[in-house]
Amino acid sequence: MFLSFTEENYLKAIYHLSEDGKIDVSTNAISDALNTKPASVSDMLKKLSQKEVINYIKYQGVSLTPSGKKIALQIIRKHRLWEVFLVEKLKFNWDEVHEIAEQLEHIQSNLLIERLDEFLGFPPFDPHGDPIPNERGEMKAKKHTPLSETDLHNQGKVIGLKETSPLFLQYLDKAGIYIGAKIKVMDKIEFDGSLEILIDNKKTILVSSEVAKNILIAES
Amino acid sequence: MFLSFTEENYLKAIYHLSEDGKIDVSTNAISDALNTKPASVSDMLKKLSQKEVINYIKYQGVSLTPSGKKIALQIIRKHRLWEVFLVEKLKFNWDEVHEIAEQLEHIQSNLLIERLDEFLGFPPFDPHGDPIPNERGEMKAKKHTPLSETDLHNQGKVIGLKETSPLFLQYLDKAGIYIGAKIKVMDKIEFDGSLEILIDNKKTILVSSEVAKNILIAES
DNA sequence: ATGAAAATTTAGGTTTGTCTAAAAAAAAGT
DNA sequence: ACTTTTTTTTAGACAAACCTAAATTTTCAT
Ligand SMILES: [Mn+2]
Ligand SMILES: [Mn+2]
Ligand SMILES: [Mn+2]
Ligand SMILES: [Mn+2]
Repeated sequence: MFLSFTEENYLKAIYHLSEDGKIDVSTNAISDALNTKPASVSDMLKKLSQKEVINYIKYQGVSLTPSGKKIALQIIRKHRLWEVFLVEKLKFNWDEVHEIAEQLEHIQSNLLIERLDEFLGFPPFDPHGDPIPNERGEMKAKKHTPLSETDLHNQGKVIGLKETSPLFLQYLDKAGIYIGAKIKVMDKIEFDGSLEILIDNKKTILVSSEVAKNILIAES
Repeated sequence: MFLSFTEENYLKAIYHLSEDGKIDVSTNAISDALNTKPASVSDMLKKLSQKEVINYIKYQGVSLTPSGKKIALQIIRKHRLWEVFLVEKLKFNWDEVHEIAEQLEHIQSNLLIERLDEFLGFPPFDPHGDPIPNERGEMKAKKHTPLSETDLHNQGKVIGLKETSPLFLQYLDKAGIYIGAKIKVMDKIEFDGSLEILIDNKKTILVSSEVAKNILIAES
């Protein structure tokens, strides 16, 4: 099935919006995510419904059909593989790759993606710790807890992020936090929820609760 | 200046059509090259003229302005660098890369192209022997003669091709002809212009005049 | 339960890039 | 020189993806 760039972006947005448990995604949520007006979203939902990639009942929100989900996961696979390429091979910083991957994810060629995957050594995760789906749309799900909810004095490892905006990534660089870093919560400040953390048994810093919510930890 | 994919493709087509000496390119030639109707081309020429990337006088053909030429060369640079990437890094065959490069050439990011160029070791030529322009649009021009016009018994090297369609490239693979191959013309058949050639001092084959016209040789 | 607020859809338009059919200009043939 | 043919442009339409403004439906608060 051929879908335009725009249609692909709608499917991807719907997928991401339903990631955190929501079954039905709202028109407004989609228009926010894509920077379009709700009226435009309504138009497009009608079209995507026709193509049977979404389940859509007027006024009642939208969800992906199995075939829509498969397409969304293919696009996410391409996005994340290109991000790995940019960081691992072209020496981009992790905060510089998303915009370019937004373009590269729409390149059409199954062989290209297979070969790229192989060239990169079949990476299971992208530079931000997000899992890369395989050709069938399956991916490793890791058990994770937000840093804000881990117990005092427990040692954990950074395995992912909830936010991946350039500003947040640049902050993490500065703080010395990266995917794989060892983190131990030394103290919780009850007043504002900020945390004193020890990074790699070397450096102690203070992070706000907002920051801590967006860092995902695998406890060990 | 921002140009759409479509506008970029028009500029590239105009550039390629004026490569073999022609000063002015015709509406019909462009419509042929892009598989659109002449009426559509007329529309677009008006728009590109407005943007001052082409010189256009009604009924009198079209040429690129300096700024249009610079843009065209940037796109060709990207196209050819991606072709090198696909062949050198992802192990594509030279007849498989053009279509994918047609998509990749429109990815917008100066940094990406700089880094890709560096990653590939600043290649001066693409897999088909075509020169890769640098950031300023300059490229190596090699003296070349069509194989059909080289002298008997002169040793030469394949440095490029006039045709790069998959079918022609596959034929060359089968014949054992590649960029860099040594070729000596052993005999010319006057009747139909076909040639008996010795490849790499190993194998002698017969090639038609049509084939010989499309192989470019550097005499040595 | 009912009126106000919020969310969503419809109606009617715009822009981009395409098309067909018709008109106009240029080139070619005699 | 004057037809005829070819090339090119214009006129009018259409699909995709967006918009604003207005209508409709749902949700929320009293
Ligand atoms: Mn990304
Ligand atoms: Mn990512
Ligand atoms: Mn090519
Ligand atoms: Mn090429």
